[in-house]
Amino acid sequence: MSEPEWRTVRPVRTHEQVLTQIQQKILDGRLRVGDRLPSERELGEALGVSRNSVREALRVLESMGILSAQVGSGRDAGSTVAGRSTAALSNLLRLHMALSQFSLEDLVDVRIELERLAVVRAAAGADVGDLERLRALTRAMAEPGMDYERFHELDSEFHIALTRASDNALATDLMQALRDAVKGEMIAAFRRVRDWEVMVSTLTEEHLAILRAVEAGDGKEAAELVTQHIKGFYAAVGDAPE
Amino acid sequence: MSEPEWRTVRPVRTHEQVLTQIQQKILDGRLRVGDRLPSERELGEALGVSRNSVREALRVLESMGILSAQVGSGRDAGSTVAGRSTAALSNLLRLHMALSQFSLEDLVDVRIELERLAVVRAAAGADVGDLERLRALTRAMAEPGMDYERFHELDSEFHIALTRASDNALATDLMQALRDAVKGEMIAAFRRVRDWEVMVSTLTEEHLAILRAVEAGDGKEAAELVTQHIKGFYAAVGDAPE
DNA sequence: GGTAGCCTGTGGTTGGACCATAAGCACTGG
DNA sequence: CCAGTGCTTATGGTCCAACCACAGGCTACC
Repeated sequence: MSEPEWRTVRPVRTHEQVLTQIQQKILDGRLRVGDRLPSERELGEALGVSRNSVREALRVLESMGILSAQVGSGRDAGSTVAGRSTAALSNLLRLHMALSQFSLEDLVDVRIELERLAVVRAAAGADVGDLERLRALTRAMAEPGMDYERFHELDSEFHIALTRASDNALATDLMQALRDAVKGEMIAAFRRVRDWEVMVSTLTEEHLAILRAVEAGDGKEAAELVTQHIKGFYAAVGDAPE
Repeated sequence: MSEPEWRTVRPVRTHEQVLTQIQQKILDGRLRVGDRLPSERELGEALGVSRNSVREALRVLESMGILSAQVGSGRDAGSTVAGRSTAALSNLLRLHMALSQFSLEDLVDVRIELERLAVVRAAAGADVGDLERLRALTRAMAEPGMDYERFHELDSEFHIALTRASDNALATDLMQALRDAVKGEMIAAFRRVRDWEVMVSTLTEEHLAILRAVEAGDGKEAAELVTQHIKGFYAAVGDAPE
């Protein structure tokens, strides 16, 4: 009979255990959007843990967009489970990009696939409001004297709206996060363009063509157009998209 | 001369300012992977802030996989900038799924697109090691007496390896996160399968076919196969993929 | 020369204190 | 009677001081 295999114990930090318990409640569905958590002091007492440890766990969840905290007293005070936060995802991707986890090229490839998915779905039947929004955006982009910042904003909105029209929340959030994460690079790329006016009108024309294909219900054509649109842009702004 | 417009002041929390400063250093490239931060005490003093506030910021960054902390003294002690953490992304997606931000259907659609991208890229030229790994996984899956948990693990590894063969780090991490996020649902789906043995052999056969297409350099065929593979599975386990 | 034990710097944790906020409540003056 | 004003209370936000466990380096002893 041999020595029983010793497993090295890993230190389990208190705030991580708090985090785990809260996360588990969310995963189990015992905590839903809108629910209110006990106060930091109560939670600490209930878990037999200091308020600081509780706070560290709550701050983490807050940074993930899972919780939101309000001071004061009454119904709305305290930590509540909050949904809808693309910001956390964007932030995460942006930081990981800065740490060179992902290359711009990787990101463009993923983006193309997401947009192809989006336009195919959108062409199959998009909401009227979404289409109207897309039309309004193309009109706005056609206005003269567009500066880099403003154009990027409209361009992003167009592509995000395109994804939203596909009725896929995950794809929409990912697209938003991706656009957000590369905002700086995009604007820098705009500056490198020789003839800005021409670029703006070219891109806007392509947007219009994509939109027309979607409205016509031609998903295949829209997918091709959107692919060329994105690839063409990156080819134009830098053969070496560093 | 009218009243100057009053702008409501937003409370700026200390730990958020700490967070912002560190993030900015990362985004500016002033902090890179492997760099070591000042100790919590020093950082607090340098920022004119309590150690608690510093800790809350550091814990948040740690939860995002950006930092890692080691106790003790010497070179390796303290907080260092760490790259490579898919766990944070998975966790974020899983929690948001639990809060019904994303439906399983959305996720499957995104997954299909990512895998199509992956196999096309992989077919165009995959690393020999990646292909060998994929072959090994198909062999492992063909072994008799596969239980749900084990099969899911191998299945996930196969699809992640497929993505890795495409040499797109973002797509790989997203795939890992997506698989991770739906692990529970997947195993539950496996349990619903009437003839498990048949399902295993069917899926494994399909894996082999996909792998063969990739090895043959036929990206288009591989993309079709992988799409059918995924759609087929979800159609089989539940007409209503709740 | 090796090693046991001390020293020091690190994150981990706790408890207590104080602040600003915001909601509810009671009192007060018209 | 009632409007307004302050008090009370519960909350998150912040800070401080202390202690612990850990890990590496150093030193003095054998």
